[in-house]
Amino acid sequence: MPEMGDRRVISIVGPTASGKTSLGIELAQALQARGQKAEIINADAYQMYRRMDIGTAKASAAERAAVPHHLIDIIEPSDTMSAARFQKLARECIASLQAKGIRPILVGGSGLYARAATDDISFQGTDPAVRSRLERRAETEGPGTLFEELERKDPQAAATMDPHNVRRTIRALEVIEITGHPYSASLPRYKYVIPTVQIGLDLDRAFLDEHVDLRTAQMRQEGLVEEVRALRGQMSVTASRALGYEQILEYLEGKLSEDEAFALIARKTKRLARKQMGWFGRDPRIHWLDAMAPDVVTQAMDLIERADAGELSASDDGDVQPSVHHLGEIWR
RNA sequence: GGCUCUGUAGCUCAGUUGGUAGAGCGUACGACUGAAAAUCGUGAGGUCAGCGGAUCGAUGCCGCUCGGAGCCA
Repeated sequence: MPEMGDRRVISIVGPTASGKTSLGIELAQALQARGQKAEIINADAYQMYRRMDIGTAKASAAERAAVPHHLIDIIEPSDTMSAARFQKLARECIASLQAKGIRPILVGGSGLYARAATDDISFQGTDPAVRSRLERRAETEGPGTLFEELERKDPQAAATMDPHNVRRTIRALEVIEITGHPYSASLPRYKYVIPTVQIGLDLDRAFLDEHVDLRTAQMRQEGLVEEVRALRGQMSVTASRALGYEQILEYLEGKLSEDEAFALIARKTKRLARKQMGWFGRDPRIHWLDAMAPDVVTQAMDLIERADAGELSASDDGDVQPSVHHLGEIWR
């Protein structure tokens, strides 16, 4: 039996609708059966909002009763979450579970959040006043001027971003103004600061699209429209941009028909899934499993054992360079 | 049956006073360290419904055929 220190944090990643939630629960139960305590930490940006249940596909009450879930329902829809804020919460949560001898299982499809929890990433500060001033300037002067300013102040950062990407330009100028230092957009590195084993769920796209269609229909049936109607007017910019919520809000404002809104949700969810595959596919440390395999849980348990035994350290630890990883090659 | 309109990228549509075509969306690929389910970039894709005619040259003009829409009988 490995010591607690050898037990890596488990992080389940992959596209939406690939079955991350249930794999997390099944793993917790499988570990439990071996006498190891394990609990879930949510790493999904939108499941942290209370009362946004249906559209974010949160674990059911029964599932949450079976295995304790953390960082779900922790903020109001009027509040905003951010990668930096999540990083702090997640690390506190990981530390407190580990102190109690409980193994954390991170589950979530927000790539930046998953990395913020376990990787060597530190976010620089923010200042709402500085940011809103920059946002106003972007509107009055146009994004071009801001980008030119960035080129003057930090040519290196400017070189790595697109002049049309107003949001990132603003963020870079914000950091420069607050810290007085250049916004050195450092090359992406993959380095754990908390020993972790990442398990990715991959799914054939045809199946994935099918799952998304089914799940979208299910959300409609479960009353997503009513859920959004009840939250209308109290959602922050961040919350109201959530996939599913934004479209239903448009329907409630009369900009779309209900059918159009749900069709749009399904389409955008499929696109999101592809984007997630791209984001995760680049991380060479992720161990991919076929989400449809009947024995995924066994395969995942096997990976966890090997990781704990140090067999995967060569590829997972150290300063791993990003690489293009073609998911299709896994299945051949 | 007659008249009018119409057939251009997977979808919705621009366009060319005749010199082989564009947009939005979708799709594929990619970037991305305080909104990340966000923000942004690049590419692929069209014998311009079919056939024939006049023209140096047609997606554009003329004729016929086929497929839509509407109006009148």
